[in-house]
Amino acid sequence: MFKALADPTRRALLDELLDRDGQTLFELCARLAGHGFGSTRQAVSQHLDVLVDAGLVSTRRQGRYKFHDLNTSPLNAIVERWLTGPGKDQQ
Amino acid sequence: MFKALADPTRRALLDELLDRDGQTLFELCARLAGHGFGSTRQAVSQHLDVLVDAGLVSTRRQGRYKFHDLNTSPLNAIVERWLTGPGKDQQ
DNA sequence: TTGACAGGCAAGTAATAACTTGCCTATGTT
DNA sequence: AACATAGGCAAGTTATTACTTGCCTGTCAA
Repeated sequence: MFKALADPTRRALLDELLDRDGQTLFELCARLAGHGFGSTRQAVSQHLDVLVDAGLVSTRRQGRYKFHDLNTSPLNAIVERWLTGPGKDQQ
Repeated sequence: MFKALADPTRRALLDELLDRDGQTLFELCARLAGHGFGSTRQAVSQHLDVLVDAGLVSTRRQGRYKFHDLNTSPLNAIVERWLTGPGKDQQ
């Protein structure tokens, strides 16, 4: 999951999905391009695979469309490990 | 900063510093080795450099020792970006 | 049923990151 | 002064990651 966050294009993808869930690969490509992260469809597809493997994005197929949704819950592991974990004051 | 978190050895270093601040390079090497992250001193030193560049670790020199301290505040950027940011319910 | 659109697969290349190696400097001890 | 300890520098190698290229499959509309 940490490796998934290491790439700026993938972080931009999370930003786009935070803005609007349920986007397709082509929509995300277009929006990345509009935000200065020009990448080919294949590159974006591979980035999405990494995000799915990390549990940060989930997908649902519908006809010929595949919609992508953001799932931020794995990020809580970061908070619990170093921000609110043992040895730290709970908020 | 995200790239700094991408490596397991660096995450282990953060864990060690969370457990006890103010450790030297050699202490950290010994403790990593004890936790199954055997790395040479040079490798650990380079990892610490990355963590310092990311703002996650600060250092202070004292004689021939260089102490390392954890600084988790950059991690709040993750929380604010995807967990409590705009478009998300503030807790 | 043909064609356009959405997406997938896989091999190859390019770029980056992690690690090693060998030697160097500074501080403190005996 | 001599030596051990703590750390630094930099070039080279290996390993990993990101990206490209070319072609393939599935869905839907005319």
